[in-house]
Amino acid sequence: MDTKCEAGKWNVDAYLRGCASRTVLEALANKWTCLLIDALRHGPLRFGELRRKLDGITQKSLTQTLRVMERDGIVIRSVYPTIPPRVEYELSDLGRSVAGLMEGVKRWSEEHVDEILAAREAYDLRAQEEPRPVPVG
Amino acid sequence: MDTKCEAGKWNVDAYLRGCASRTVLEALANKWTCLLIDALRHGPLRFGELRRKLDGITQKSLTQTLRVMERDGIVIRSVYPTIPPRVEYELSDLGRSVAGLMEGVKRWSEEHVDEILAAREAYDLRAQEEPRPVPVG
DNA sequence: TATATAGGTACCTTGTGGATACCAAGTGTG
DNA sequence: CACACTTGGTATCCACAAGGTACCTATATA
Repeated sequence: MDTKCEAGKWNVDAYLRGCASRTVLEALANKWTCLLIDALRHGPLRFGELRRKLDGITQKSLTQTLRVMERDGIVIRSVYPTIPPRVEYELSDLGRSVAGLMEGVKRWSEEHVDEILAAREAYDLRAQEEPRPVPVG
Repeated sequence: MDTKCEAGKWNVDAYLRGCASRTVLEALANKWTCLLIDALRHGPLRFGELRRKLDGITQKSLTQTLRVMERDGIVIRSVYPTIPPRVEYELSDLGRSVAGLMEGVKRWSEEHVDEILAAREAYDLRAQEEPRPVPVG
């Protein structure tokens, strides 16, 4: 988006390193990350509570996702060395800011997702009846 | 984000089907999709022009990505049956709207990517010197 | 013959996700 | 005493999907 070189040609490696949008997207556009941010919006939750809330997530995936989010500064992990152990996760300021960003994406999505879905239906219908136009052979 | 059930517990399958944000994110948060949208912002381009502009993309990936974007109604593909064949890709209205959405993400990213990067550095530094706090053992 | 056009397709490698088993400390139960 | 249960993880294996490489189509031009 913002890293070009040599007459409008992108060096993709430089792009991947330098593009802020891509860094953010890679941090957020994960299968579970958005769900976790939403789950934590109203206050801290324990590991087991999150696991039960996100019905279907495995321990491994939950651990991994939370670890990455903690590393990115989106969630804060607090360990209380009680017996049995108690680990709480909560959104940081940055995490709450992410939740705000997601609101914008959510609004746009709700406004336009129907267009995408309709385009897919129309495309699949076209593809069924007529073979797609190919330049050669 | 918007599909809950049974006392705040998410059915993830229903979520994956029903969540507009996720549908949109899956359509856009692709390795090449954002680059292609940006490349096409100033008018239609041919297949070969796109391939040269996105230095590093393979033919297969470019074909696949453009096909998906065409199916989602983001790009319009026009075939001119000349010799040699000529195929042009351009953004649809929806595609231009996506470019607008990406502007918001881009702004947020540029404002906050440094915080994420700093959090990562700090995390990695902490992880180096002290072992991470584990509840037991 | 080689190149340019716009792809299609078979194959291979990598990476990611899920399932499963296991751990460690203490607590409750028989 | 032996056992299972709790919490919050690790470690391991396996399957599936995504992505890349390489080679194929067909036609006109130099």
